[in-house]
Amino acid sequence: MARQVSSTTLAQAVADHLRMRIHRGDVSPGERLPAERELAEQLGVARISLREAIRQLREDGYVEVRRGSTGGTYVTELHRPAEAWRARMRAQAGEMDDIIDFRIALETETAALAARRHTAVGLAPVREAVLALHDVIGRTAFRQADSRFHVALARAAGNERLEEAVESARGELFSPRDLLPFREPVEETLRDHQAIYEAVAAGDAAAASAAMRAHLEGTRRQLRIIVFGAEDGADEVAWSPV
Amino acid sequence: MARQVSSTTLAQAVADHLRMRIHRGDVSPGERLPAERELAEQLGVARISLREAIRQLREDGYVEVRRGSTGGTYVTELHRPAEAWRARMRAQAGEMDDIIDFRIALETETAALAARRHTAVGLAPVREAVLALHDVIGRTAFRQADSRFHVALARAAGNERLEEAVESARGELFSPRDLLPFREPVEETLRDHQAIYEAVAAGDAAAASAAMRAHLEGTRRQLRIIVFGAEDGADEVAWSPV
DNA sequence: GTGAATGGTTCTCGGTCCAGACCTTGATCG
DNA sequence: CGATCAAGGTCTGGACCGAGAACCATTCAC
Repeated sequence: MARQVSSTTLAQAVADHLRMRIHRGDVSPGERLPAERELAEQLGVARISLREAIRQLREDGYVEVRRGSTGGTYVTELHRPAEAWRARMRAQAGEMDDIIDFRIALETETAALAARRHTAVGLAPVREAVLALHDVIGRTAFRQADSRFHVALARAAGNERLEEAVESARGELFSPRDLLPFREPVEETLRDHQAIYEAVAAGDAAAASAAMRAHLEGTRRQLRIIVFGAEDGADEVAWSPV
Repeated sequence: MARQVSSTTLAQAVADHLRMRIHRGDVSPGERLPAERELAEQLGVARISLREAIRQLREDGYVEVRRGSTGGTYVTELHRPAEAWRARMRAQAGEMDDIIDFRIALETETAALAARRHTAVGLAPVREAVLALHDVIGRTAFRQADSRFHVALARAAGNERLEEAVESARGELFSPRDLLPFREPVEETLRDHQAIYEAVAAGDAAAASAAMRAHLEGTRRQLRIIVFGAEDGADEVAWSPV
C-alpha cells in the first residue's frame, strides 16, 4: 500500500527515448542527430526540453555537441557508456540474467505468434533483415540489421504490447557487443536469425519459439563473456524448450 | 524517427495507480481508501495531486466520496467501469486477445522460472494463495485470492521486470468477472491454480508453463463469453504447448 | 569577409506541484 | 442539545517546469 508514485519530467522522457535509440543502434557512433529545432519538432517537445535531455546524454558520454555550420549533436564512440553498463552488470550480478529472461519471455512467444499469424506481407521486413545481415560491413550495419530483425518480427506478431515491450527490453542491453572480436557474433547471429525466420515462415510455432530461445541463450553467453570475461556456468542452459 | 514523446502529470500517474489497484482487486467494492492526507503521504505526493486523481476516478465511476466523520473515499460496485471496459473490448476486437497473449508470454515463462528456481520459502505465499481459494466466500475474496496467486508466483520467479510487467498486464483486465455466474470460474480457477502450483513445486518447468498457458486460455474463454456473450472460435486454442 | 547553419541564452506566460492554513459536513458522545 | 472530532473541501503563496519566441555566439563554406 505504500509504493511511491512519481511522474516523469518531459526532459527525462526525451533523454530516455534518445538513449534507448542509441542503445538499440538506431543511431550509431559518429552519426549526427537532427538539428535541435528540427528534432524538437519531430518529437513534439519544446527545444528547451530537448536541450535539457541532450545535456544529460552529454554528461553520460553518449553525445558530443559542436557549434558552427557543420555543428550539431554527434553520437560518441560510446566507450564510456559501454564501460558504465558493464560495471553496472558486474556489480548487480543477477540483472543481466533478469533482462535476458525477460526478453526470452517476450520474444519466444513473439516468434510463436508470428509463426501462427504469418502472412507474406508481414514477413517481408523480417526476411529483408535476415538478408541484410549477410551483406553486413562493420559494427554499425551489424547492430542495425540485428535490431531490424527483432523489431520486424515483433511487428509481424501483430501485438502492440509485445512490440513495445520487446523494443524497451532491447534498449536495456546493446552496445557492449562492440567490445567483442567481430567475426563470431555475426556468423552466429546470422545462423540463428535464419533458423528463426525459416520456422516462422513455415508456420511452425514450436520451432520458432525454440529457435528464438536458443538465440537468446547464445546472446546470454556472449554477454557473459563480455561482462565477466569468462564462460562460467554456461552449461545450465541445457534445459529443454518449454 | 518521428514518434511523439510525452510526460505524465503526477495526478494522472496516481489515478492510473489507484485504478490498477482496483482492477486487480487489491481494494474491493465497498472498501474505503485511506484518508486523503494519509494516502497522499503513503504515495509520496501532495494532497492536491491525490485529490485531482480521485476526481478522475469519481468521474469514471470507480469511487464515491462522502464527508463527515465516517466519510472518506469508497470504492463503488464498479458497474459502470465494468460496462465501459466491456464496451471497449467489444469495440476494439483484437485488444482483449492481445492482452491475453501478452499475459501468456509473461506468465508462462514466469511459471517456468519459478519451477526452476523454486525454494520452499519462495513458494510459501503461492501455496497460501492456492489454499485461500478453497475457503473463498464471495467475489471480493475470490478476486483477491486469484490476484495473490499470480503476484506471488511472479515474485517466486525472482525477476523484478517480469513481476512488474505481470502486475501491470493484470491491471488491464479485471473486474468483469463479477458479471459472470459465480460457481464455475471458482472451481475452474481452483483446479488450474492447483495444477500450476504442483508443477512448480515439483520443479517441472515445462509442465508449469503448459499449465499456466492452459489456465490463461481458460481465462480467455471466460472473457470471451463475458464480452461477446457466446463461445465463438473457442477451438483455435488447441495448438500444443511450445 | 559574408552568409548560412548551428548551438547557446534569455524572457514571458501558463500550468503543475507542494506546503500549510482554514472552512464545512456529519456521526457520536457527554 | 451542543461540543467534539474526523473526514473531505477550499484557498493562498511560492518554487519549478514546459512552450514558444526572440535574440546572441560560433563555426565553416564560399
